[in-house]
Amino acid sequence: MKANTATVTMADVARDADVSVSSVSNYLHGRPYMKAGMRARIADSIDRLGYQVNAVASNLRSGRTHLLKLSIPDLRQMYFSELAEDILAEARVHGYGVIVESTTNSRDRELDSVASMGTRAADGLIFSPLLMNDDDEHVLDGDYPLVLLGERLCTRKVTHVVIANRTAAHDATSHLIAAGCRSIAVVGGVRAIQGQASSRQIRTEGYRDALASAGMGYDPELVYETVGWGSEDGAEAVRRMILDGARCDGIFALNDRLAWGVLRGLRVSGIRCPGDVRVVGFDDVDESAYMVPSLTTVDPGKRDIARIAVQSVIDQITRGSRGPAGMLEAPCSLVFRESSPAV
Amino acid sequence: MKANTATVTMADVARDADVSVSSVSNYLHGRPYMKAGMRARIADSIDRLGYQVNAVASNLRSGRTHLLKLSIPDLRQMYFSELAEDILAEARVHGYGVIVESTTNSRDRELDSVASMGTRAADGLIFSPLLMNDDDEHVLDGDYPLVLLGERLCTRKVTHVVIANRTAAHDATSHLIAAGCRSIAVVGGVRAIQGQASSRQIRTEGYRDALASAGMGYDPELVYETVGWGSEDGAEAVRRMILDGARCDGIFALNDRLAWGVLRGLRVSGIRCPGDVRVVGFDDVDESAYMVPSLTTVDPGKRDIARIAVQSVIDQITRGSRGPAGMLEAPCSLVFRESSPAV
DNA sequence: GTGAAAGCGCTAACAC
DNA sequence: GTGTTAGCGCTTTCAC
Repeated sequence: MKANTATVTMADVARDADVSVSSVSNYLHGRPYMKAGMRARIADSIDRLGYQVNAVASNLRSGRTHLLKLSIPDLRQMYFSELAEDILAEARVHGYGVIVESTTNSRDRELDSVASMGTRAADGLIFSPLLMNDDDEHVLDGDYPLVLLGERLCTRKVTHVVIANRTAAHDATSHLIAAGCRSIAVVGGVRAIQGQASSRQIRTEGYRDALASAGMGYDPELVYETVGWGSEDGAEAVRRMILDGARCDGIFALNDRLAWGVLRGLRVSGIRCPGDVRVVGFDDVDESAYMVPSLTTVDPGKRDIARIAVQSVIDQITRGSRGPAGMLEAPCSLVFRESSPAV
Repeated sequence: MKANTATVTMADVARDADVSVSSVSNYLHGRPYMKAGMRARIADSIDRLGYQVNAVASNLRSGRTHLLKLSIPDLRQMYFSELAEDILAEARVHGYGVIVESTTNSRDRELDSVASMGTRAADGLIFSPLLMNDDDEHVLDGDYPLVLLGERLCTRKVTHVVIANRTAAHDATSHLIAAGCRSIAVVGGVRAIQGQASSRQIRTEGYRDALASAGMGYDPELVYETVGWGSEDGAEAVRRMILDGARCDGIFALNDRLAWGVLRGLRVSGIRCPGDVRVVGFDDVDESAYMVPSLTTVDPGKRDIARIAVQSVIDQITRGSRGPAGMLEAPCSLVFRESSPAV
């Protein structure tokens, strides 16, 4: 049951069980044809010697490490830590471990993270770029399995997993409209269409789409750009709103943390939610369910993203090539809570 | 600059540069004695061929993977994701990557996580146990580098990194007392002393110490046990408090999420904070700075924990043995904010 | 200063 | 069914 001194190798087990190393290997890989007696002897030796396969040696020979690399901007942001958790779980189901790398808002780290895939320490990469430009796209060249998260890089050469940002933003806005909101602000939106696609931008587009399809005019004044994505930015936006004397009866915050700040800002100013103003967020982070009022928000289906992304890298690994690049879209859905109940 | 077709090995580089593989290896390891001409030829070949060392082969030969394993209960809890982020950063400084494993509240996963260290896929383990018993302690036997986080397992045989839970809880409580609180509740505390040490328990002890040193009586009625550690548990505790007709003027919540819930519960009931009741949390999670009121809380020094833990595993790795087990304590400090300003 | 060569522990043909 | 054997790509003595 134990005896783990230093390094017990397969050869030791073979010797102990009086069989060949390949039989031990066969045993470990659960290969069929093998007499029960031998199987038992091997099992016994392994147990007695406390043998465990040396993953590194196995990796070298087989060319697989059974490790994935996950490269994300920042674990401190709940969206990413929740996503990471789901990816770890999904990878685990497939027998993969995950090397997590946080690029903490540094383009260089993002580049590093990608470049180091050449060392073959991981079998594949799931990468959520935040700062890389389309100009940096060439660093993604290579043949290792790769899945990109989000719309930041729009290479058509690599498999992407995106969420239905536009549709989701459209739906969130339409919900506010259906609930009777006549003047809807977007917190965290962008006024000018920029070159680089970003979720901020796509969500803003979805918002405009919804206004348009409802025959409502688009008022740039109602787009509150924010520096960051934190709750302080959301609260700040509300302060500006009030200073501007802007009156709105619905607020769509482009992520939950912004929405938390919005909720706070409203409360501080004595504006009731959902009474005076309805609020909808985006991300469905765990804590949003416990705000007061609890937050109506877009559930971006992190579980689905995780499932799709992991499935895709693993497919590429098994297939031995990146294969046809695809744009895989994870479905979103609105989660209705107190800040804007379903109509 | 590129040309990365399939697998360029060191032998290819050696051939191309017309030198031996050992020279290439020497070059890569920046070893001194080497004529400039050769150095240049090698550099050129590497560049031209787009060579990158195969980490796996190098691992096998050298016996080091330059990977650490971090095993924590749950990335969704901000305390852990923030800690993980700090550990990733610290490991990175030392040239280590990190395999993150979330044991998601499963004793079996904790055991798995530890057991799999035998495969040598990682050079060392930083492990934050939550559910393992002292009875399971033997699974930690082995010679691989190991650091335990928290006081869950009290083995004296392994290096632990703990935070000054007792002192910090004492200080937090003393602060409330100094601020004039006469009746201080603990949310998330434990009434009965249990066998297993836990941070809940140690923090409760620190609270009692503080009461005692201030000559204040301990009232078990003021200890609000909670099922979980979430904000809903904190809010629930406040509801109970009100139903019980308990009156207190200070609340020490044993973690920030509980404190968020407390803040919410108070507000919902129209109790002002810090006016009627002061509140202090524990963990100094990022978002706590943005609550309304912003939360006074104990900063457990996650950075320090990360630094100490990583430093310790790496020492063990270099030393080649676990060496003398120690109890390393990271310092805590109170962060004063609106929910209970400094006196 | 540089090169030859012996493995690290395992996998997977291939032979029997 | 089971055993033999040739590497996987690199590191590292040890000669020269």
